[in-house]
Amino acid sequence: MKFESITIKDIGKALGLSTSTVSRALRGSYEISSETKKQVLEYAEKVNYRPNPIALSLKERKSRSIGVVVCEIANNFFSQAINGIESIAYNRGYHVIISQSHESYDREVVNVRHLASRSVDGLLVSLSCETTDLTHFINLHEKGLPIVFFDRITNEIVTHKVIADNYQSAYDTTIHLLRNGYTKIAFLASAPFLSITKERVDGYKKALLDNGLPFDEKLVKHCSHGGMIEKEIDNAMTCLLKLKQKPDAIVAATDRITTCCLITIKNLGLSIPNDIAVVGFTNSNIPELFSPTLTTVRLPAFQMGQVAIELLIDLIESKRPVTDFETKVLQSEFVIRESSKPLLVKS
Amino acid sequence: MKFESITIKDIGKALGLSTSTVSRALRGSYEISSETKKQVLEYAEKVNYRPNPIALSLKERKSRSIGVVVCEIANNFFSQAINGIESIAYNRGYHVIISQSHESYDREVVNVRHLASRSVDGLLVSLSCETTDLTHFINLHEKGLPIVFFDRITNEIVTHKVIADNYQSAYDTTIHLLRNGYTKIAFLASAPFLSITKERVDGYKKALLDNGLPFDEKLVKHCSHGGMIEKEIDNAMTCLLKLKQKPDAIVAATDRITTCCLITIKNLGLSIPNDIAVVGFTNSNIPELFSPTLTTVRLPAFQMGQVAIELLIDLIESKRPVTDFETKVLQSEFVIRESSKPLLVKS
DNA sequence: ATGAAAGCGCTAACAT
DNA sequence: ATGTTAGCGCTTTCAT
Repeated sequence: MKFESITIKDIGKALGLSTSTVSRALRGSYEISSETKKQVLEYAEKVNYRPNPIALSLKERKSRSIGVVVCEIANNFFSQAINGIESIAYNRGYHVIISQSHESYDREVVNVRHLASRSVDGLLVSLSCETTDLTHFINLHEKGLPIVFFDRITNEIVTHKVIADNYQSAYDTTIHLLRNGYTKIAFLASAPFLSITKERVDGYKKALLDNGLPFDEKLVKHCSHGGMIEKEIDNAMTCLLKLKQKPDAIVAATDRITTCCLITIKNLGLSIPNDIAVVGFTNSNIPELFSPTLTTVRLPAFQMGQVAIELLIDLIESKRPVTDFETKVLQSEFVIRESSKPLLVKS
Repeated sequence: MKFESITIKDIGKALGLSTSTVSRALRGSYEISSETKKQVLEYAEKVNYRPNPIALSLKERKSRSIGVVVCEIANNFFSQAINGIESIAYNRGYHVIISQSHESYDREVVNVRHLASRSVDGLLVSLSCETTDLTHFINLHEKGLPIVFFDRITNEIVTHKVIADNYQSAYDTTIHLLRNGYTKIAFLASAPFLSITKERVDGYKKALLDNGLPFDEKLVKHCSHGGMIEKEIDNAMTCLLKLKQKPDAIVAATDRITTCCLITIKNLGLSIPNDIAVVGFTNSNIPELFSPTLTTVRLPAFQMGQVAIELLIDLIESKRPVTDFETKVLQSEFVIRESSKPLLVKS
């Protein structure tokens, strides 16, 4: 009733050879006569022999699989990044195991532990927004497990990293709004711990300063659950709109935050961009379908995934210990649409 | 340099016990003295012992992991379904391995093979739109691997299945359009092989017939790549709009098809619903943000995932062979918005 | 060129 | 109550 697959033992028995000979023949060892090799290979082909990867993992302590640690896949950015990861991993003979933290630190720890115990050969990580303690990664990393961070990275672990040009794109976004006449620009940011949050807020600040505008703390709101809880975005928005210095534009810093922000604005009956302009960091495929069409910063998600997995597999397959690490910064795509149209001078 | 984890052997050595005693103590066997048990448990805790799941898999031929086979995760329906799957699997102690076919039959076969060789304890499957030959599933199923199909199912394998009320919701959708005055309703369907396609087209047909309207084949277009290729949707749309009997409403049968359809309409400068009404099968979170807001059929994705994984785990853990299978049909949510507003009688 | 045997971590049938 | 041994499928010394 169980999955009795063909094993090298079966092949050995059938051919009157020992398991070790079969094993060696299968991997083309030079010490096996070409005759025997041919015989074994042909028979293996005939009975459709597949080596048992579990046995291999146990033996070799590796699995030709890599673990991906993200907050959630129901998010355009991450699902696109995963597609990039898979596109390369597949060709290089690796399998991808995806785990979701749902922005929970505890869940991230459990997932990482499980992946490690499953003998993944390496980890591709984008941190949860609750993660400040990196011990679960540090332990594995110190034991030699290759890790590459992407998007939400950390300084506490020295390894390859792949990010988008967060600082620059937030800077550009803000400049764009300023040029179009907006002066009270709010920033709806994700969790304060995240690298992406810091980088984006810094770019926003710098743009203001470069234009002689003060940085007003009240105009920056953080969503400490990374937008997983709609209420918090809603609250942040309400809070912003209640200010006496009401913002005339808003930059939404992630996918989730962008959509929630738009919904809140819609529910309040406000008009974009007349009442408030919006620019969103989002990898949505349909910013043109919004009304008005949405000005967006689109991260190079697919490409980030590809670059990250390339770096990781290189790390895994490197013969000598790697000490020279790099942080790749990839360019986002800034597309101007109607939601940030030049402010009409009210006469 | 490698991940020397603690093993039962280490514990045995440290405590002067044999591995079997340690093993038994760890799993609380009644034949071990409570003293020894306590000693072992405490030491294991102290050194943070974790059993090696790979060794367990090899030994027991199961892995407490289940494989999910879907076409893609960058799709609201599937990412929501996967969240439903995970929510249950996690609590019942199973891990979920996701694989994407990207609607390719070959890729599906490779993925299934890999999952099987990884000793997944069961499979949760939604077929690729190219799949007509089910041999890769039948082989495993006959060997006793539990499989549950969801959404895109097949009749060729007798097992549990979970689907949405596709027939009914397509029927309701069509009736709704008819009531609102639309009479030339086109149906933009997914690949012809898929169960969801047949069910939905049948519901659509029946609604027409029940209202004394003829079924016009020209008004049904199939996207044989399931919408993976935008061009094919675009072509189908163009084709429909060129008919002398131009449709006044369109039902888009999947997530991808819905968004592409809307984009095409937008690009052609047509107005919804005046030029053409639209109802979309989509699990998008933001149908209110479209302009006009989109009337949708939303599948109970999360719940479908939950029900499917429950059935699968029950199958896996069942002591006796299961022969009594069921096909659960869950209700979709039909939300009427602006894109299908009553047709204005042109005077 | 081939085989025998050990070992990866764990469990379980079989001693004692 | 505890230990010994074999075995899951595979690779890899170490013989021969």
